[in-house]
Amino acid sequence: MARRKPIARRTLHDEIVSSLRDMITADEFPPGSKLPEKSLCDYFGVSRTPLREAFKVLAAEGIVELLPSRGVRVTQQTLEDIEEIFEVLGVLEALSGDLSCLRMSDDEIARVRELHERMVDHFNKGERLPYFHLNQQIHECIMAGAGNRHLAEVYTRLSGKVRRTRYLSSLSERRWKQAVGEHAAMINALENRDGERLFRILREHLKNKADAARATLLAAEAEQHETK
Amino acid sequence: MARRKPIARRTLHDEIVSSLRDMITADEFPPGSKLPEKSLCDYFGVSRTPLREAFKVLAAEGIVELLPSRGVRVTQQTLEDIEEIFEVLGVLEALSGDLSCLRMSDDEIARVRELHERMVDHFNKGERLPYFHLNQQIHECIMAGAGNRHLAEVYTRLSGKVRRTRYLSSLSERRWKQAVGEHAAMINALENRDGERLFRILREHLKNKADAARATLLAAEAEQHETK
DNA sequence: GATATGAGTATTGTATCCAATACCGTTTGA
DNA sequence: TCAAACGGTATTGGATACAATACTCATATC
Repeated sequence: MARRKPIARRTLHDEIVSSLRDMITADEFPPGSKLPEKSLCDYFGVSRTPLREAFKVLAAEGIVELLPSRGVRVTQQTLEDIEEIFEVLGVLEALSGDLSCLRMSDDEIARVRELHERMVDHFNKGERLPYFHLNQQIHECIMAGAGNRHLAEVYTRLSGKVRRTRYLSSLSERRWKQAVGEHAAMINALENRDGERLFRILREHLKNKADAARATLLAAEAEQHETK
Repeated sequence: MARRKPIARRTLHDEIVSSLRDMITADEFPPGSKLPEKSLCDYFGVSRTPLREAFKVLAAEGIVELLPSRGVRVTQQTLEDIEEIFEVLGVLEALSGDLSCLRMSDDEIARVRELHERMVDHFNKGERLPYFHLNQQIHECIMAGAGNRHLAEVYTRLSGKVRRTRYLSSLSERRWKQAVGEHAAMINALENRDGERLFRILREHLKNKADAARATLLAAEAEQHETK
């Protein structure tokens, strides 16, 4: 009898890693805050061992930092970090587009087109949140269509670090309109399987996203200073 | 008094992570082999706790995989993995070139030129190992010159996964000559600060490296079949 | 003879324990 | 009044102990 390969059972620290990751991106632990071992042990109902192993994993992912003998805290992304990460995300998404032009089936491309149409619909109605989610979905589709797991993994890890910023940053009307235009061009290039063009469009697209994110962050910082 | 920021003391599991990483890339534990907890505890003279934490970190980096209740083994890269990784490395190096054209000082560029000259020298004399190392150094210089820590980190992690393959694969005379030509073009683009061109050259360069690696791997596989 | 079964052993996952370090409030001396 | 020193407490790093799971090899059954 053929044996199933993925025995993949989950261990405690695995569960904890996922939970903590979610809690951190959900802002339950804001950047810079400490993660107290004891209370988290109580919260999860486990001993310190698996929890500490989870910390090591999250630290390796760059989500938290370990201060020897002084605990664990959520990493604080500086403006420079955000800019750097977006630079890298740019080429990663660009690559995903390039590869998708080679590897996606016509059906898959049609599906992306469909998502796009729905997204434009939301844009016309001025519905920001549904727009945002469809936008995400489109990029995920293209990333998946590239058929490169290592690319997808690296992308997920990096984009996780700026997810919070992305949620916070809302577009200006002008930028929003521009973004929709870029998306139209993307779909076009994809349907023509023009990888080189899609590559350029996506890189540019991400550069613009980075600008938007930077603007939001600067505004938020300014506000903070004012409050103080 | 101003306090120093980087308190960065090293913990046991940190040391172990570095050691294990080196041991694995040095092929002391070939891909697919198991990492026995007990003997490694004896070897390092530590208890299981820090060793297991180190395992979790290495697993997060993708260097080993954890089989629940069945131990830890060095991840086996398939041919597909290698190809995927090289695809990603291609755009990462390309980006580093692009950014270096913007951000490197003239002095730094001159230093790269110098390394290049020495490398060509070794090529002319047919000295493969020194050539190999200078080659590495040049790419590292450009990666550093990009001034993007997140890029550098992602790159290091991914390239670590194919380091072994790179070591194993030795170039054909023809490919070697071609590589030197590509390197000359790279230096040229860098000195002219033509980021766009350097981007394309580096991506192409990595594509060719991937081809070379693939050829070696296929040859090695064929040989293995023969022996069997 | 080959496959299945099960006891014994080894190895792993988690919990607990001890030691070392950092944190905090108080006291004491200038 | 302020700052440095001190002692107690909390928290962390590492070692050990216990429990659960998987592996091994011998025996039994067909």
